[in-house]
Amino acid sequence: MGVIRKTQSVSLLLNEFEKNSKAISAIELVKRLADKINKTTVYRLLDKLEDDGLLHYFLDLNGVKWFAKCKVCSKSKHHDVHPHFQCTDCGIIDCLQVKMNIPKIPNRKVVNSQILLLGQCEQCL
Amino acid sequence: MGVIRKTQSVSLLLNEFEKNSKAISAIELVKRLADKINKTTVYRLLDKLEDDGLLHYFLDLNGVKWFAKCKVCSKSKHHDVHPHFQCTDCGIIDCLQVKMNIPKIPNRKVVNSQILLLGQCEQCL
DNA sequence: ATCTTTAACGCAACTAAGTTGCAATTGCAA
DNA sequence: TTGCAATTGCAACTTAGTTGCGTTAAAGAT
Repeated sequence: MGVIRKTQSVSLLLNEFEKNSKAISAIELVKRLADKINKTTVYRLLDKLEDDGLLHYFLDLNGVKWFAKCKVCSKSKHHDVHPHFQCTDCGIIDCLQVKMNIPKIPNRKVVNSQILLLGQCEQCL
Repeated sequence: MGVIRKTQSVSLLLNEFEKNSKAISAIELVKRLADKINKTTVYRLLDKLEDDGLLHYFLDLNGVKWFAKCKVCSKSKHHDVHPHFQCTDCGIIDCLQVKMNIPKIPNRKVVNSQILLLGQCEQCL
């Protein structure tokens, strides 16, 4: 796929991720940008940016799709495998910069992992 | 909530999980039981059985809800925290009986975790 | 600077997983 | 066996995300 043109929509969208390093749900992005970008475009751009290795995504326990900036990913592969932490009180999600040890599983080849830790964040403790 | 009555629907549903120890998606269950149980009832029972600690659930990368039997859970708490493995080729999901080390995160209280490992299963390798 | 190409966009209609309200049915205990 | 709350089925709804298609606008070519 690949983002080719630097359109206004792309910079508006990426701008949302510059504000801080939290993850943002697709739903939230659609809402925030509703008067500037059509929701179809938001979803299409998120897919594209994920494909290009600029964003990564994951799901929370409610099946809601969240996106966050990638740190060390490339167009061909998402290298930046890290756990996410969601506060069960306020709902925010952070990317955690900790190494997790992925166990070897006999007779299976593990190539990727999605790890969501749930609990209470600093503010809500 | 709590399952009180041993109805036909409950045993039909639980029976699906007795066949083997794989996880089953809600969608698949609704399909399989379509001519015997209404989909509303399937969803309601799944919620209830999860609540009672008989089943646990998690989401795959597509946001689809999967259920599997609990081994050591009680009505008050899901104790059986284990990773799940989904084959990216054939789509099946297993519960893995391996201990995963959940790191302590400074300033946060981690109380639960969802771990999905992705790769290729024995059959698809 | 204007033209041309085609990627990107907006809009409306659609899809599908899951939910809700409500009336009808059915376990189960008295 | 009777009463009643739990359970179920049905239809209509909700909502995240997608699709088709005609229009707009980046960006290289002229």
